[in-house]
Amino acid sequence: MEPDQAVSALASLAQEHRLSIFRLLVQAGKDGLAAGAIAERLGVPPSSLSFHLAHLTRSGLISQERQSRTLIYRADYAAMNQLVAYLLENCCAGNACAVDLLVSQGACK
Amino acid sequence: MEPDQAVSALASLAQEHRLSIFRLLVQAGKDGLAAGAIAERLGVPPSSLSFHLAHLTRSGLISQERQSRTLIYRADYAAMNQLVAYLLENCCAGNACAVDLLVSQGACK
DNA sequence: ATGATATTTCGACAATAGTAGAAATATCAT
DNA sequence: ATGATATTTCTACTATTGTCGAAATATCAT
Repeated sequence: MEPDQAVSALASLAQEHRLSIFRLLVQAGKDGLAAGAIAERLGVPPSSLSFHLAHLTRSGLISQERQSRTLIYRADYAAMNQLVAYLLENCCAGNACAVDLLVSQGACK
Repeated sequence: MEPDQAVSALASLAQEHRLSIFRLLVQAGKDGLAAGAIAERLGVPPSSLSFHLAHLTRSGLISQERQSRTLIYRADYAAMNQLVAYLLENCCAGNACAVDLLVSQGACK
């Protein structure tokens, strides 16, 4: 993973509303959530929400799929796993630790 | 973990120089690195480096210990594990996945 | 005490990010 | 075609963040 990608992903998460969005989507699992459903739960104005969804999408942490009038958003678990792996790369000067496990199998499918 | 704490930790990592610092410290392990050693490797001016080290320290991702004239910085693995656990909390609508493993045992000691 | 080393704090400036209303786009139903 | 619904894009404004020189602080050695 490139440093810029990692910074972009982390910046996506480093904001109150976007962090809430991401956690909602992580919990929602493979069905994802419509933008409207997210707006309803967070009480953020539509234009602001859209701004944050675009931010998360650009960074690759979530994905978007149109389903007729609504846009479904989903957490991208692979991207999240890669990010964590990057952060903890070569942990502890190479001494074995649980990170190896995480990195090799991925934290979530 | 409180949302504010998580945002603060993520914001610490969401910056080129701070991300480099954190990764250096993750790799350095329990011995940590002196501020000077970090400055040398990253080529960041002292006042800027200090700003970033303070940011990471405030957010709890790294810790500081004075050793006579030098300040030793270390990654706080427990804080990092908590952050990842928070991000992936209740992953996949409660369906078992590798995250449970990560959360229960911590990714690095 | 004095000087040298390691690092932080202060201050001023430039750049970036977040906010939300209004207008635009996309899709559906009649 | 028209109207309703779901969501985004545009725009202007405010607030926050990053930068780095200069001055300050802490510690050590003589």
